[in-house]
Amino acid sequence: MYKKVARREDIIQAAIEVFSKKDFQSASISEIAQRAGIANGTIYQYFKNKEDLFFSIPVEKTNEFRSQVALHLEGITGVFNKIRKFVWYFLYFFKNNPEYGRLLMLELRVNRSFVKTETYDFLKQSVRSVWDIIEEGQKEGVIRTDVDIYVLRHLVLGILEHMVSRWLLKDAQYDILEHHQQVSRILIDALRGGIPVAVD
Amino acid sequence: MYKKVARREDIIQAAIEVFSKKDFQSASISEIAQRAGIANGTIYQYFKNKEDLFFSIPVEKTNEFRSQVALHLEGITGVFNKIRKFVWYFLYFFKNNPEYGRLLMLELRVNRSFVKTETYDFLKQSVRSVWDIIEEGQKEGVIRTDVDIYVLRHLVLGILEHMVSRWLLKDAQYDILEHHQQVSRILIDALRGGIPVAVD
DNA sequence: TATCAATTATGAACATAATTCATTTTTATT
DNA sequence: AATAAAAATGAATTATGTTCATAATTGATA
Repeated sequence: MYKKVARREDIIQAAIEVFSKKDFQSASISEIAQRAGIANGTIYQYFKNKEDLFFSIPVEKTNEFRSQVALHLEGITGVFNKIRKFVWYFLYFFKNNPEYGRLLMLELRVNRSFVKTETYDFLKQSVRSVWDIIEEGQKEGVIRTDVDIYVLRHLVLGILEHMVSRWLLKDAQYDILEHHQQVSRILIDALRGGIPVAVD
Repeated sequence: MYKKVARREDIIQAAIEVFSKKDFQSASISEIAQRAGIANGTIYQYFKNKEDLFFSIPVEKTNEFRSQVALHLEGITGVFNKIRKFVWYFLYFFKNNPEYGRLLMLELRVNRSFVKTETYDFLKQSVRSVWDIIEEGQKEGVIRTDVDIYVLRHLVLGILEHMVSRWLLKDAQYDILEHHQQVSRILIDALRGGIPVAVD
């Protein structure tokens, strides 16, 4: 290896700055190159094309989200406590990473090419914890089994992603964490269904 | 008025056909013009630019959705029966209009410019019925009031939009209507909260 | 330190596609 | 048939992603 490949990071950093202000279409390669202090062509030494560069941006943050979710759930006992923590951390994370949120929620998550990438697989893994928690609850008998687990996952991720998306489209004007307890409350009621609260 | 303005409809029709196969970026004005049997420049007599044309596509369908939701809810008594019907019709509509779904769910709904258009206002109005139903339920005392109504709306629209989006990204391979009863069930449990079922 | 080859960077040239606008064609009215 | 308003045209312009032949840089070697 000759020169350090820190150059690749420079380009991604410049791309983050440009893409967080403009969307995929209006962000230009020239602007990214200029901000990175390199020539246009150099970008194509490191990335196949504009989309490849675009898709490379969220890799790091996605890994951060994934490991942090696991860390925050560590040591917590009780399925519903885990749900509460997941809800809180999900909203907390996007509150603190709105640029990543914009990229992920408003562009990548609905992009047919992106959902085929490895990064998206990583994302699914992190969100897999929701599945695990629900399964655990069903085994313990505290989460309903009369509803398909896919539907329950749609419920949890649906409200969270919807909240974050709408919040971002309203320019993150209000505090998205404000109602996290209410969100947990209704989700738990939905997941529990008719099962009464255990009194041990 | 000289010539009929049905020409505008021709362009929109051609645009629908092209945009349902390709996304905003890869659909070209030339292809739309060709399919409409006109010259490129003519499109700009009717639309400000490519985005304006793109945003004009969903107007008709959005109005159809709006009026049909109202029609389907007509005459139904009981807040939870209305919820069930809304859930069913929402999924039913997108099952039968996947191209519109792709446009709306995967492109427009997350587009910052689109959410400022009049068409989006129309859409919000149709979805406003969710708000009305919840409010009605709260007044009747069958829907919880310990949770912000915005959060309850996020819950309902969140799961529905999430289901439709993921279904479309999976190329509409399975039957999205299959679980509509389960969806209604968990939503009702969530909306009711601790309030017991009325026995009248 | 000079040389050299592998690596990396360059930016003008190219390709594609949106948009403009001076001109032409069509339409309705007299 | 003459006329003017309206509509359509498509070549020219503009904008931008991508390529590639050439130049510059780097680190090993003598």
